Amino acid sequence: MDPLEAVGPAPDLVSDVFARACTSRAAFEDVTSRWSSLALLALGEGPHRFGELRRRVEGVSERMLAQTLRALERDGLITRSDAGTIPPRVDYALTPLGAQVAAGLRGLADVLESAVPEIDRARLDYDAR
Amino acid sequence: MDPLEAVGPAPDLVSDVFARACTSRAAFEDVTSRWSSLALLALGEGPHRFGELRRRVEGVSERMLAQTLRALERDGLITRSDAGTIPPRVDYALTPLGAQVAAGLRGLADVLESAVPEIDRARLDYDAR
DNA sequence: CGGTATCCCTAAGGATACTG
DNA sequence: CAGTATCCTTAGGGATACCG
Repeated sequence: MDPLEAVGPAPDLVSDVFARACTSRAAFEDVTSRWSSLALLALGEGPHRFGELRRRVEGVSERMLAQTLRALERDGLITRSDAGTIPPRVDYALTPLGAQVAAGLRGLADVLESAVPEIDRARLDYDAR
Repeated sequence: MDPLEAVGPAPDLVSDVFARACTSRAAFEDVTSRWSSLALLALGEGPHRFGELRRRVEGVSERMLAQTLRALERDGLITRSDAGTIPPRVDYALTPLGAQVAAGLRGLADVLESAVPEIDRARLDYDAR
C-alpha cells in the first residue's frame, strides 16, 4: 500500500487521561469538576441563559457558575453569546465537541438515576457493617 | 387502555441528578470526583491491587486513594477483596453497575483524548483574546 | 440581568510517620 | 503491602456588595 494512502485520523497513541501532564487529563478534570458536569448536562437540553443555568443547577453560586462557564468556553466545549443589550442577555450553548461530551455525561447520569435503589441498598449494607 | 396493562419498568420520574437531595446527584458527584473517575477508568481495564492503582493513577496519594476506594465500594460500584495474607493483598474490581459507569467514563475519556489538538487550539485562541 | 470584586472560612488533600 | 493517623497547607467555594 502506498504510504500516502495511509493518511486519515491518526490513531491516538499520545493522549492519555492517566498522564498528569496531558491536556486530556486537564480537560477530563474540567469536565468532571463539581459544577461543570451539571452545566454541560443542562446545556445538553438546549441553550440556556446565565440565570436559567443558575436555577437549573441547584446549589451553584453566581461566582462558581461564571468561573465554570469560563473554563468550559476556554476548552472549546461551549459558546458564549452576549447580545450586548441592556438589560444584558447572554446565551450559552454547546459546541459540537461539547455536545459529544454532554451526551456521554447524560449516559452516565441515566445509569445512576436508574440505579438509585441499588445504590441506596449498597450504602445501607456498607454502613451496617 | 386498562391501567393494569401499563405495568413495566417504571419510568424514572423521581431520580434527578439536578436535585441536590437526590441519591443520583450524590453518586454522580462521587463518580465524577477528582480521583474516583480515574480509579474507575483503571478498574475498567481489569482488577487491580491497591499499589497498582496507586501507580496507574498518577499523582494520587495513598490517603486519597484509600478514601476514594471506600466511597466507591460504599456506592456499590466496586468490590474489595482482602486475601488476608501477610504480606497483605487486596484486590479491587468493578461490580456490574461499576462496569456500566466505567464504560461511560471510558467513552468520555476517548472523546477528550482524541480532541486534544482541538482543545489546545481552543485554549490558545481563548487566552490570546 | 449578568456578571466582577472582596472577604473569609471550611474542607480537600499532600507529606510524613507509623502499624498489622 | 496495604493501609491508618496526624499535621498542616492551600485552594475551593459561599456570602455579600457593587457595577455596566
